[in-house]
Amino acid sequence: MFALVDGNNFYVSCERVFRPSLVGRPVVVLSNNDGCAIARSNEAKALGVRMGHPWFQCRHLEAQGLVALSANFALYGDMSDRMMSLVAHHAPRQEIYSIDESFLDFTGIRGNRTAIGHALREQVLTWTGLPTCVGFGATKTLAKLANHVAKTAERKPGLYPPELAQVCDFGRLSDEQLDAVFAATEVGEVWGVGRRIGTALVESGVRTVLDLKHADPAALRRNFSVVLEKTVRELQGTSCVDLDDQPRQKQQIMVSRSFGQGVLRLEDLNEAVSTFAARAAEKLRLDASAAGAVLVFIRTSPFRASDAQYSGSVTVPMVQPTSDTGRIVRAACNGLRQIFRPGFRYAKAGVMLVDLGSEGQSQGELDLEPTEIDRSRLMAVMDGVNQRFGRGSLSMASTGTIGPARQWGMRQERRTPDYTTSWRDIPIVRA
DNA sequence: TCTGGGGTCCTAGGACCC
DNA sequence: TCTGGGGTCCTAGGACCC
Repeated sequence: MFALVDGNNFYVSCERVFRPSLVGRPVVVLSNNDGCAIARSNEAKALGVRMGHPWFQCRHLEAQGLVALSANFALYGDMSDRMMSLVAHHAPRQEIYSIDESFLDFTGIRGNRTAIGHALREQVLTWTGLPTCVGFGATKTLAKLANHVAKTAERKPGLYPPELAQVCDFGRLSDEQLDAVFAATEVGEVWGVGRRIGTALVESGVRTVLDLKHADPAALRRNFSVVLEKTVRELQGTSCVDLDDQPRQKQQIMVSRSFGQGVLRLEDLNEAVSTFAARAAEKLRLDASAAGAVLVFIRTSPFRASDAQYSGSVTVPMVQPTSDTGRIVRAACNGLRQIFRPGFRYAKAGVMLVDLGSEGQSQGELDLEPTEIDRSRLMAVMDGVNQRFGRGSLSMASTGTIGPARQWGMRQERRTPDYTTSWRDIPIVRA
């Protein structure tokens, strides 16, 4: 038996903890560059704001009270840590699946799960201020679906029995009750069924979750893939995806950004790519990993149809796997020079570290060149300084300086303070 | 004017091997 | 006219997730 605990409208809820006046109002959190809506309060959903809705297309709703905030990931990450550590206490094993969701292993846990779920919710709400919903199911796919039902029953009364709101335990429903819930749920709500496969399923007559549960797994494997076959078996109650509570070493590390305005010059791109490469190298060392190659890409904006379009990328192999910021930045900049074409208005660039392996497990190199000094201690010092005095305190010269001169900088006009992660921004309570 | 960022997994197809 | 059979490995692209 699995549980899935998921924050409601997570980013919006984090903002509301520190600005209670936003409770009950339509609120959205915008992506980087204040580009589009990536989180919406229930009230904002009711106004018709979609996930990924471009802000310039829905900002007229400000007249109806819609509040938009720039994404504050430092805040959300910290609130997530608080929530996760509380949730972890309710079961022997926890898998943190995303910033706002974790699976719990409820195998062998006795008692009324619905009551346990409500107690967990209450604790998280009281201790962190974050509302959550809890779903229980015999497989991870079922637990995800139960969580969806718990949320939807709370938000849109009428579709599901009201007692399933907030906490929904499929294990307590009879076969008939469960089938009724499945029949009322569109197939696209199932974990692993996205837009493409959802459309194909509906066209073949599989409209609801119940239809999918009764589909032939072998046929789905033939027509789609083994992934969908597993999904159906999980819907039928056979667990195919285990709980994974061991954080694995990442297989790739990416840092990319869209620019606040179009960028034309190689020098500006070079600054951006250097910055992204340096940040990626930091993440790499945090993972105790080393990169065998560095991929760089740049591209124009596909939304500016009148602009000439270009997209280029190149993978630069490293002589030896490394986590050294200097080498990685150099490789990225070399790659950039290979793919840069003048005369385009660039909208985005990124650096991806690939061929990752554990630090110190790399193959040795025949020592034909004079040995470079071991810079791992330098990196440790750099990370230490930046940890203590803030990101960017020590940086490579090629990343340029932070400030308005930075052509490629991000637009963030509605950012809230770092309430929980910066001394400067600690809220002050007045009686 | 203005459209996010960071991941994983699977599959098909090509290169290459004997 | 007509050109084998059986593998492995790698990559690019596409699907999905949040």
